[in-house]
Amino acid sequence: MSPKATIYDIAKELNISAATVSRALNNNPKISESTCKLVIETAARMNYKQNKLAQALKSGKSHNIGVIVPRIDSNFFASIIRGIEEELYPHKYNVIICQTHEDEKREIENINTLLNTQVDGILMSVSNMSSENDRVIEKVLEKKVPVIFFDRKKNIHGVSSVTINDFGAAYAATKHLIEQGSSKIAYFTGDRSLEIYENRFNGYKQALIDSGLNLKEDYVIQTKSNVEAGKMAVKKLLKLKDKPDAIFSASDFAALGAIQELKSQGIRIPEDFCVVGFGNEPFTEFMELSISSVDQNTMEMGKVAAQVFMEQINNTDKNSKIEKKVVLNAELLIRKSSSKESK
Amino acid sequence: MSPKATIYDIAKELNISAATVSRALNNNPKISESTCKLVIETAARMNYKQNKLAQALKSGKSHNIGVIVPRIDSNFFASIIRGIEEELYPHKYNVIICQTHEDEKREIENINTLLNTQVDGILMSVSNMSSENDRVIEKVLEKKVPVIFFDRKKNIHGVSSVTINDFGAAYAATKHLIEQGSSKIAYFTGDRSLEIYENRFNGYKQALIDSGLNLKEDYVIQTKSNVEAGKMAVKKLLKLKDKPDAIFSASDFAALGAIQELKSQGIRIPEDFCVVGFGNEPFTEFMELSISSVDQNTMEMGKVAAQVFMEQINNTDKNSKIEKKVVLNAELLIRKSSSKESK
DNA sequence: CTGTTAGCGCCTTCAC
DNA sequence: GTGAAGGCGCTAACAG
Repeated sequence: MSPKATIYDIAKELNISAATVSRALNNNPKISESTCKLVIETAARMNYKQNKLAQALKSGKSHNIGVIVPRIDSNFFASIIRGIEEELYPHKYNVIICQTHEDEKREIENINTLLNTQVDGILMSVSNMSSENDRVIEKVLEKKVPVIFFDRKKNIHGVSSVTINDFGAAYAATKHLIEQGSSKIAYFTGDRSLEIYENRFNGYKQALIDSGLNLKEDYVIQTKSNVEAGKMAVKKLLKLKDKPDAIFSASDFAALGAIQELKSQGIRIPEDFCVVGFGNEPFTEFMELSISSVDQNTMEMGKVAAQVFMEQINNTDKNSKIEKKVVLNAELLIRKSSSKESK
Repeated sequence: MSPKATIYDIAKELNISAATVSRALNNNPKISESTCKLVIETAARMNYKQNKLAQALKSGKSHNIGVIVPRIDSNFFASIIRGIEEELYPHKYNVIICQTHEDEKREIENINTLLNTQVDGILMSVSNMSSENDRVIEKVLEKKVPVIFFDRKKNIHGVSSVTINDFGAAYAATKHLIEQGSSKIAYFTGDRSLEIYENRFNGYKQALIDSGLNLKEDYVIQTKSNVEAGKMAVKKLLKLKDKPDAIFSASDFAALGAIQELKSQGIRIPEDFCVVGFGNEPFTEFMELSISSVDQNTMEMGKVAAQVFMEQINNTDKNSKIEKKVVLNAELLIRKSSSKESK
């Protein structure tokens, strides 16, 4: 039993041609049932495995797709990837994972590597807004390899995207805080050159306006998405003359940091101060003081991104370019950190 | 500019042969500097990308590896995968992700798919102990495709593994509880047909024995790794005549459930009851009552698994089979849920 | 129904 | 230094 049997080995074994073996293995109806059965048995006996590399080379379809994310070890991206993998599994697509670590060079490298690997499509959450990266993506499209953005997207002609309704979710979160009686609501944002953060900011702003509240520049703080950053930001806020009475944070981690710092300064939550995060990280639910947050519908985002990809490659009409913009709903989950009534 | 340029396109453009183009692109020293430069420039201009499929078919190395895990959206597996990806990135290996969802059939399918895809190696955390799956893995080895287990392993001849010192960690955790004054320590286990859980159980048992304590069958409860299961298990324990005064849980999630249930029954932690989990899930650190846990050194586990894989494929000596068993250290992190002094 | 042939894109002897 | 030819494993067109 040679390490790797090919259809030729099977053909020789049975004194038939390789083409017949190939056909039998692919259930070609023109093959007699007897030879078909014989081939399949022999293949199993010889531990034959079809070489998809050869098949891919021949057909031009590798049945691999590439997924590019900033990092995989975050609940957010991991569950999107789970969604993608599960959706694509029945279609026999493999998922190749790449991490950028938010590095623009790495993002370009990843795209090129995936192209070399002949992936049939690229699903990505962009790390970088540079226009050089735009050009690289445009080159991908020239090669007729579909690109689909999820969550962090750019506006590039011909690229579909799947996102959540960041504006609406931020609007709802802010409104909720206002309804809880808060009127001085601070906002923690991520890098606003990314659409998601810009949209969340706009939702926040609009909710204030619609409630007759003013946007205070001092209340808007850019933070990294980690606990320490949340603490720092609260320290800044509490130094203001006119201190806020609530925070809407675009990051759950920063929200957690904020809560820890507020508590350590003796401020009671939610009685004196309400906090809402974003992302529905597992810990927000697990805390004794559970944290209100926005669920980003991650599994669904992954699944839909995969579905859009499938539509794209099944679109045989080469003239009509599909460019789909799916916006999923994101649900505000109200928990203890912002529920005055229940307490 | 055609969708996908090949070396033939470049050759035609420059009126040279494809072989020369190939050599130039691969920095073959025999090529004159001028043509080399010319080729590289033209390739860039034509947006040429080397087709790794063809290269792989020719060379027999795909530069892809497969990673099989029960699920990817758990902090544990996601960060192992991160480690693997980062370690392999400089070596130009791509990572293909497969999920089994603990399903034995799925595990076999995944292995076969990866084999079809011609991966150069398979890194996996086993989902199933059935001997049918053993045979499938043995067939992989026959094809000279290295297999490496991480965390959940089996003993199969020729398969290397990377695990943590589950016995030692469980021993340390149990000892720690005893030192805190607990003498009636319950244990939540996972499926003991998996080595990791068996080893943790043995560590627990040995620590009891070494401290002159008896193992009580009633105190050992098999739980799923989720919050609800932890609550259920505590309910069972509190119905016993001789109630325990501490829990060592092989799952952080079950530990969390246990804590929630204990608190709701008015039992004070850590004063009346200590709890230690396993896994160092992010939330264990974030809780107001932070949960003691064992850090499983996940990133490192991934990196080392990748390193072992690299060693394996670089081992040209076909006679000597490498079979490496790496056991990493796992650190007990003592937090509030089991620190009587500090409270 | 089955065999023959050619080619997917690349690399690698073997020539010159 | 460079070109020509063959083959990695598979499939599809064309014969028969």
